[in-house]
Amino acid sequence: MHLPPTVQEFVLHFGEMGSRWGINRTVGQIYALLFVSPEPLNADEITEKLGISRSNASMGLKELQSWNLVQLRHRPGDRKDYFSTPGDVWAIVRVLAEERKKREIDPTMSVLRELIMKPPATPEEAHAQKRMEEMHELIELLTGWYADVKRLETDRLIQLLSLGSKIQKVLEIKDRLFVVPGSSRRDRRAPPTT
Amino acid sequence: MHLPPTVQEFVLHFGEMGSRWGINRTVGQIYALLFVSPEPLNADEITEKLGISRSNASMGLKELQSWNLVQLRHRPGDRKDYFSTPGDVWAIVRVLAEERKKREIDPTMSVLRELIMKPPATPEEAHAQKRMEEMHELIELLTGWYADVKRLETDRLIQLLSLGSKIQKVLEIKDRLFVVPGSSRRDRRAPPTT
DNA sequence: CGCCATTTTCAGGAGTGTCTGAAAATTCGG
DNA sequence: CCGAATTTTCAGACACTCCTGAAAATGGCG
Repeated sequence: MHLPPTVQEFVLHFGEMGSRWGINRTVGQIYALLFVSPEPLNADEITEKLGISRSNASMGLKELQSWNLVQLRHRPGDRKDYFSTPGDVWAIVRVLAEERKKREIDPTMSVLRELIMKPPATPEEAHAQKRMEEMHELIELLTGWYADVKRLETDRLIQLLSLGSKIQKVLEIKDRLFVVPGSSRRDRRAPPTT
Repeated sequence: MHLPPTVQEFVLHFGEMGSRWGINRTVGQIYALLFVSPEPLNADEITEKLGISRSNASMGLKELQSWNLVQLRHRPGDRKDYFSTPGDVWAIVRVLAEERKKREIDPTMSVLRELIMKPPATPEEAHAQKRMEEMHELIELLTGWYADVKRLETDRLIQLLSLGSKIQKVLEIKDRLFVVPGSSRRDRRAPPTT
């Protein structure tokens, strides 16, 4: 592995981290390398820099493409494929979130929906289904929020995130403005549309 | 595996999903089983219901305990350990988020901080460090937001999530109410198009 | 203290996933 | 369409993780 020390450590760390997710080490390393690279790299360069086999690089890149985490580039007069990560880090976050949702959340939701429908055969099963329903509802709330938020422009998104705990204050203000006098219970659903 | 069909499918699905994370199949199954169980279960019951070895169950439970995902219970006059998941699904989300952060984010942040400090030896390395800094900053924004939000009571949290993108509107209202003309960076952004 | 119930540890076999080199497939310029 | 450059596929070697049964440790209770 022939890399500047900083880059090397970064790459190795991502290799490690990768394997804590479902991603394998090589894929993590390739991604990290591309992320810090000033120029797009081709498969041979990756092979050489990471000290892995050509075929391993090829498979890793295929995997990254299936995750939409790398972009394929071409240089004029060069037949090689060059790869790079999106320059905008926020774009990366969006891609990652979307892909993980697609692979981890969506299938689970579909299983849950299906199982909740079935008529329970025993009280025990009925209880199990109730718990699944709770889980379903919770995930739906989270993904609903995500679906809304992901549509925000990056600027607004950053603004929202920076707000952090001040969100409390904002919500309180909103309550004071919109709460129907006399109703002690807070309305959890949408606020009155302006 | 002797389980009602609904429960069985749920358990199997979580086993699958588990292995897409870093978690192994058995751990996922045990967790799923406890989640839908009306009563806490002991290791022998788990062994029997999932058709796995006693020792495997023990290891899985140890793993889940290290994730703070199961609670240890005791029955009067029974020396066995009984296990259950937190009854409140939101508590589970909180635990999961916290643990994943501790295991996946925090170490990365510490590596990033360290690497960013080092003086670059080449322009290439300097560029790499700049990218690491971008990543660091982004993660800091996200974790900062998380740190704030996790302190909200569940009710408030749900309220916030339900709000979804309507948060936009609330922010606009806040702007209108509190902006000191000329002093805010934010009001450069497009005013509400409503 | 000794016994029994229970949990934990651990070595090794089984099973999966990863990585490689060689060979096949693809692509494109000439 | 030929041939060189490049990418992809794939069988098998290797490594790693998971799972089990057996044995050891733990922890109360008489």
